[in-house]
Amino acid sequence: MPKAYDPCAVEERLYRMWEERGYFAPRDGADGEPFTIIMPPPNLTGELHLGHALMDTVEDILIRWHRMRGEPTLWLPGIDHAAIAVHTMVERELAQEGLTRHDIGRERFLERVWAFVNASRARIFDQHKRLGASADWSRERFTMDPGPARAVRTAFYELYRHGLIYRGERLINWCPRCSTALSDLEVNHEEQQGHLWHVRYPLLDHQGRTTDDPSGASGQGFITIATTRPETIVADTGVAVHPEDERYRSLVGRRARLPIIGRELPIVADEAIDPEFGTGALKVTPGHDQVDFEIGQRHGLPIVNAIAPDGTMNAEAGPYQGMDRFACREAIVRDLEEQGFLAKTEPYQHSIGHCERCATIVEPLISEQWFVAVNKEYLPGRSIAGEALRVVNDGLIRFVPQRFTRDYTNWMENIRDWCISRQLWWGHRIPVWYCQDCPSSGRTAIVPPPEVEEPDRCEECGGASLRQDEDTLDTWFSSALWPCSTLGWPDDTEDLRRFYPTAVMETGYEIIFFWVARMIMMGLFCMEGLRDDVSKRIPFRYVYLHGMVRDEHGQKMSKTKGNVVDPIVLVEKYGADALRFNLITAGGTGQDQRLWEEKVEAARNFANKLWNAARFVIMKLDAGTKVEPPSLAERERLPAEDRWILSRLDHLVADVDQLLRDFQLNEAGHRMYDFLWSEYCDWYVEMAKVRLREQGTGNKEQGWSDPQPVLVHVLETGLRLLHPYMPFLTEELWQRLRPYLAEVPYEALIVAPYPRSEPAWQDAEAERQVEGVIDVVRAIRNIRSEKRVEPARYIEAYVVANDSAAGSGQGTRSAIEAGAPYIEALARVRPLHIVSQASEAPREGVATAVLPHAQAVVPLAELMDAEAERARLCKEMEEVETYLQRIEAKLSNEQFRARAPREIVAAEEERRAAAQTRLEGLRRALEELG
RNA sequence: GGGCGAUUAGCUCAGUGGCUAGAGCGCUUCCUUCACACGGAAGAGGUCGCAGGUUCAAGUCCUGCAUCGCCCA
Repeated sequence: MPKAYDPCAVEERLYRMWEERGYFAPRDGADGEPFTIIMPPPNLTGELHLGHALMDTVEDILIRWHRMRGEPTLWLPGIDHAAIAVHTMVERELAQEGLTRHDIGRERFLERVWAFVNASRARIFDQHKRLGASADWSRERFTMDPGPARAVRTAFYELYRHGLIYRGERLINWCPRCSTALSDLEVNHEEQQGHLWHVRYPLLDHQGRTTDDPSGASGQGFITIATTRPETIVADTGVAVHPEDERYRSLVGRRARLPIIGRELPIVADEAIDPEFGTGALKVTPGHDQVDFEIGQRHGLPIVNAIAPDGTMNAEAGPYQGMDRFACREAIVRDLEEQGFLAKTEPYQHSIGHCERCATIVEPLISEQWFVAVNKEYLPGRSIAGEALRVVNDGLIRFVPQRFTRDYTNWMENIRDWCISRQLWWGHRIPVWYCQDCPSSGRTAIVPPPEVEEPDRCEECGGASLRQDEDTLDTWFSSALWPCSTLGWPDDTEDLRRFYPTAVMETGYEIIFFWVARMIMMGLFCMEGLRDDVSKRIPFRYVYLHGMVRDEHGQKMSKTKGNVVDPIVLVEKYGADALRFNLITAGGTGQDQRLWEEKVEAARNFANKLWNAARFVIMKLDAGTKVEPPSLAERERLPAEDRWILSRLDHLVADVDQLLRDFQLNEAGHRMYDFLWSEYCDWYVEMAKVRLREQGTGNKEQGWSDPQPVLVHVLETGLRLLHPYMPFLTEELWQRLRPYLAEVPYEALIVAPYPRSEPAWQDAEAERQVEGVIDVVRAIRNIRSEKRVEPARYIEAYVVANDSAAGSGQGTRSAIEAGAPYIEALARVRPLHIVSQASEAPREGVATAVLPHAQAVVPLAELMDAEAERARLCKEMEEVETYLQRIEAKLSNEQFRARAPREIVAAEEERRAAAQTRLEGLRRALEELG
């Protein structure tokens, strides 16, 4: 075996082995409830990032764990067509050739997209595999595949049939660069420094005349409004004030004249106005602002649309027609100022909506779009948002961490209709046709049943000139169907019956609303026809949310900042296992984490440590040996250190099991790390070395038992435990260990049974005994180090241990005697004297370490400095005294004795006894020092 | 404006009421001893953001405040 673990030498080979042997597919005939995860589809615009690596790690851990538990386990991978993102990329490519998509037309544009998609798709799957993802590639899905596409048509049809999809003119978020509508969620609000312009609108009298000269100083003839968007003045259709606002009460019901354009505007009173904002008077622009739109609706104000889809001003803007909206802003401010309408300009911080994809400032526009009516009742008392809320409130779906439940319910309670049409070519084209022959001249929507991919006749008039809606559906519409569409819905397939509802939806917290919420709404609705029981309609039982992986400064990684770390580069440098282990142990569930190379390096070091421990174990095994695991029946015959490590192992197995059940993946990882490194490697292996050495020198008859069964068993169990976290390393080591294992009914670790706790192995007495020995070794090492004894040199030492000492027997004489060879070897002591009383050890020129139930006395005459030794002992005494005082304060408290559980009180008493013994020992050592 | 999170060692973070608050990295001293220098041994380093409260017992639960960050409007 090589001296260091080389991931590159094993990862590809092992992955191929797993895949070829079909381990990733759910086992047929396996017992238990299936465990299913539908992989959140990464979009195919590029490379996997560290967020995906974290996602893969979490999901793969859960999947491998359940697979090893023998459950039928399915991890279904896929990708998402990411309409806007792909459009942006392909259009950028076209732009470099000086073309737009309209130049080449829909068909050729889609050809280019597919070419891009097919290349990108393969790359993404390869990257998942590099990370060790044990997903079932035979079931891989793409949102644009025929199956999911039929699911989209079916869902659309069913929603439409139930009156839950409608087409209407509404104010929507429009991205002028992408030329498409966006849902509310696709708009990011950012605080920006802007201005608040105060503009005077002349008041009109009953004859429609202005009451004062606009440039006049009195100000009585105006109502002054404040706006951050003066370019939309041209689309104003009213002025609004708060009904309670004394300043304007007399003006309500009168009219004002719009500067430059000249339109007459009614002054209305509306609760939505904040009297504190600006002047307390607001211009109302129903065509370009959501709040204004609603005010307009309430007061019957007309809607004027002054901005064209490309972001330039249209004919409604009069003199500004053709100007870009921001150029218009400057022009109009200049004109207002020149004409004396501008009262003042002040800097103002406000939040502005940007397109989530391209960061262009979003323009609210009136537009005809398709919507899902999420709050509409399609059955008495049932709306899709209401149902989605209910299943979470009823606990059928649980969030991990739990705190995200509130985010979800708050959002769901305030949800608005979902705009699902996009003016894009790439995506699922809206399955709606319009008949050109009907009297309504192409306005009547024809929504054919989903099995009709393309209707050829109008149902009304029989006419054949049908035109399909030009638009496509929001990508999230198809993603919302993901848990059921990937399993075969709308057909009630075997997979759907077996694996739906899925167990866990694991994803980033940033897409709770985009995706998780919509999957719940759509899953419940779509499954309604197939499942009566609501608990069978939910798409998943748990939502596990991971945090964001940030750079070392806590910055979000982004291409524009140039701080993106490529997970594949880290895999190549440190191995997939190291990256996985670091990602999973770096922070708490749902918490953001920072990543940098040194942290991955630390995980790599752990992999190497384990490699070398296994290397040691394997090297000591003779060819042809078959090692039997230790059996409970012979437990009593095992030496204390064997019972100790087996006990510790069982505690670990039990803890890991509970932690995994609770989704505490990070803590479970830490526990395994600590056990394998700090207990197994640091102590058990070191003790085993002593035994192996003694055996080798023919001392078997002196009662040395063979450590190999336990050495191998603990290692093998550790590999099985750790496998979900570090699949490659553990599989490789297990395959190397396998020839020496007796009776293994499985041919690979990936399908080996996950360790289960057997509490009969737990042995508190052995733990106390061995830990007592370890404490003695540590104490002597400490003395050696402080006195600067050369590491290689053997020194004489006394250990004072007394079977009748107070307490539970830690460090009693028999345990120390049993551990003597380890004290000798690991603390480099020769000769070692074990005595019952401190008086039997030398008093002059000694360094003393006082442990709760034993003392180590090291004669070091030539190295001793009595003053320093006294100081050391005094300091230690002080510490113990403080500690003891704390315990005594507790124990002398009647309330504590009365109310604390009995075990807690007993434990405190034990600690007190140990501390007292120790204090006594220290006092005596000091006295003897003179 | 509403909500959520964070604040623990120099840095990054664990710590799910009860051992003298832990880890990794970094730091100091020593060691290339036959699994491992991607290592070993021994150390130093913390009024757990602040102020109250609940409790026999608070880093942990509650209230308020401060700072930073995120989400929603």
